[in-house]
Amino acid sequence: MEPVDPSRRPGRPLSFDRDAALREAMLVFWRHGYETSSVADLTAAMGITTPSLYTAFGDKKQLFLEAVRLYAGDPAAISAVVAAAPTAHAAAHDLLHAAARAYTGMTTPRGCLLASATATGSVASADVQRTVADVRHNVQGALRDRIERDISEHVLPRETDPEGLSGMVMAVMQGLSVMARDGGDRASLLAIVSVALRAWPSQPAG
Amino acid sequence: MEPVDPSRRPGRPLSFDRDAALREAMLVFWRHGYETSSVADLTAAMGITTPSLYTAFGDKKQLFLEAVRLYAGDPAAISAVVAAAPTAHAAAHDLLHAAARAYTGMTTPRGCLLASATATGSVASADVQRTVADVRHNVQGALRDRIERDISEHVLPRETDPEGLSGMVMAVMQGLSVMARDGGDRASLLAIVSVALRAWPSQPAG
DNA sequence: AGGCTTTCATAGCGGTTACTACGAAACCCA
DNA sequence: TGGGTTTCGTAGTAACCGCTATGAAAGCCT
Repeated sequence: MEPVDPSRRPGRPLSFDRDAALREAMLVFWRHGYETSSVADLTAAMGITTPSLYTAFGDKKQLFLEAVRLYAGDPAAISAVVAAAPTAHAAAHDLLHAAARAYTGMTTPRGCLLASATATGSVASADVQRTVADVRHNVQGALRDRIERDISEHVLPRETDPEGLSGMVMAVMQGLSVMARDGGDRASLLAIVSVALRAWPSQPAG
Repeated sequence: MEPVDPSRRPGRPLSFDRDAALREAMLVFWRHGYETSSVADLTAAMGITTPSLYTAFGDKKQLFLEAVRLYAGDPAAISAVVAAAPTAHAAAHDLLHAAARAYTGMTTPRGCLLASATATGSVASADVQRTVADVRHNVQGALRDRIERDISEHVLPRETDPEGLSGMVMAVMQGLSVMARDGGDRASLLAIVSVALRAWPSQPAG
């Protein structure tokens, strides 16, 4: 079976950089949210016309889902990074620090695309909200698994609550997005992370 | 000066219960957000026609701001409750428990109206977002002041970071709203609160 | 009763929404 | 060079957006 070269398929080729356009669309969704970003906003930022958007990406919903994948990366990769961390504490530390930095980037909008884009929800976008929620559940699941491993390996005390502890980290992550949107700078977000990590159970004696 | 009885002013009286209609509008905003709630959605839930909404509430933005006041209550009252708490820890505990309960009520939408309604933001609603952010800043300011008082009264250690600690509580509060929207039940939210409060500095010896 | 004021229901305003029909243009292949 | 396939720009679709003009109706006043 010859692999098909997608750059050599019949018909008139795309006249724009699809990846670059997708990245611009991601930034629009990041800044304005899903339902509050109009197709006109998107095409203006992407530098293309409306029919070009629809032929290249399907429709607004599929474009958003592609933007989410570009933003969040491969779900399996996230889980792998968390699982490979030396300790659950290190994983939580890295997750929160990365969030604090990502939410206060100089060249990107404030806050988290996932949190900003779908906090508001009409019934028509329920499936979009579920997709975004799945990304969060995936991260929390990986962290919870890592915590449970630390418990079984006696790195964390036996009475540690994996669900509550991983949930607290996720809650702080989501909260950081709101703080960043409200104008919080990177230093204040990192201070919050520092305080939150003090809730981590100390390893048992022995 | 005779106080004017507002129920006895000239002209045809309102044919509906203004407070009840406002409460229904609040629930719509709570569930669907500010920009994603249409005037048609609102009038349907309020049981009134479009002109009645505009004569009674001004426009959609003013209606939302009234709904925010109904939801959040008097800003000064919140500050007073936090200030009157026996300790800053008690204030944080009460705030987080109240949030966990409010976000998972059986007769109200999931999550926090303030967090849900304005997380997404077009440029046209920037002032609405600022108003909502002010409510959050008010709560955090009250909590930060209470923490500083505990420090000066040697209830909290001298090295406590009031900004970071109050910010962590606020971040968890906002995060709880996202967790509730994603389907988290009251018990799991309270477990997160319990874990987060373990980050509270222990009182210094003596 | 008559005048004044305000809200009522009907209907519709201009503008924006996501999305698409249409014909021309640009590529590959034979 | 001509056929097949796909994207291009232009233009426009029906539906919805927040909001309002209009005249009738309902209240208080003298």
